[in-house]
Amino acid sequence: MGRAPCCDKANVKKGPWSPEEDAKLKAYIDQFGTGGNWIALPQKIGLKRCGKSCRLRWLNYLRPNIKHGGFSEEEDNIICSLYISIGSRWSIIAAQLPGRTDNDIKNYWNTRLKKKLLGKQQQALAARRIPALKKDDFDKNFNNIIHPSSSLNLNNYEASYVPNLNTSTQDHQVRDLILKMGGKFYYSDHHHPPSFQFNNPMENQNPLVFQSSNFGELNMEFGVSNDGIFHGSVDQNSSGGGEFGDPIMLENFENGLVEDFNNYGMMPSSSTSGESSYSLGEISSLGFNYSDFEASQHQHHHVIAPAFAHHSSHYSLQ
DNA sequence: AAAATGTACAACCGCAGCGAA
DNA sequence: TTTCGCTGCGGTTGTACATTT
Repeated sequence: MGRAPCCDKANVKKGPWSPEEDAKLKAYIDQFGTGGNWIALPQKIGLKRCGKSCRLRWLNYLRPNIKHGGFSEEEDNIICSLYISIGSRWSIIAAQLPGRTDNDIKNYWNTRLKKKLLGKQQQALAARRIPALKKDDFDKNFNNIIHPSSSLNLNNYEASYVPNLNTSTQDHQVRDLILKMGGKFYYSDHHHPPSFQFNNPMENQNPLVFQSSNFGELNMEFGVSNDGIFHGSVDQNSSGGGEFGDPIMLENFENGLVEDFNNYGMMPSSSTSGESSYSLGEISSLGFNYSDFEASQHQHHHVIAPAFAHHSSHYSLQ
């Protein structure tokens, strides 16, 4: 026996909403709220609609302070950075963009932003005389971030300098991805800082750093700079402290840490081998107030932190 | 001018997770 | 502890409109 339908499909209208339906739904919710029950709501107000349809219409269109279209360059960069780091978790990405809905961002990414980024990458590749990526390859590159178990064939995309990473498979895969995207690594340290600057979606001028860690081993950082190009770096000295599962504390990022901690971040927990999990929470001056939001992603270690270890050595993509 | 193809975006569907019973 | 129903999420589809052939 299958699952019972959420509403009487035969008696329910589908397709675009009319202005009258919108007005009915909005007037009711403005006055009485949703009552915590979307399924019962359409009957209460005499709408021949499924409760889920009402919910969607409200959240994506009728709800106050919704922005539609006209994504700014800054919003583009936030979406790109977050997509590269956490993949298609549209609701989490939307939470970083006030007034934007997950549906809007998802549509925007699929129809426009992905192509825009692809265009920039192709330009970067052409400038370096590296064979252009096919669209499928581009999609696979993103998928490899999300599914690090899949493999990359790098034979045609070797850059002039390839750092030898003595660390996890994940780091190798990220390195390989950067190469395939047309990236080129170079060495820098705090006397010779990278010439590019990451574009931090959270705080101007402070790079959003995705660290693939074990702390105490080699860290890898990557993001989208303010020219829209994907960058990566390798932190040889691993100046960050702490252990897996630790709250993100001031002292963990004392070098180059921004003052304002009112950001969101993710912290991997569990052991350095085998299964790991994420915590998502608010970074504050008291530490990292986290709550588990996802468990058991095998060997997929990212930390998003509003910090950049200026004192460490870097192999950075340019 | 009309058909074919592409684009943008609203809306739908199935599923997982969660809480209440 | 199990079951059930609701919610939220993300992949996908449907469709109106735009552009190209």
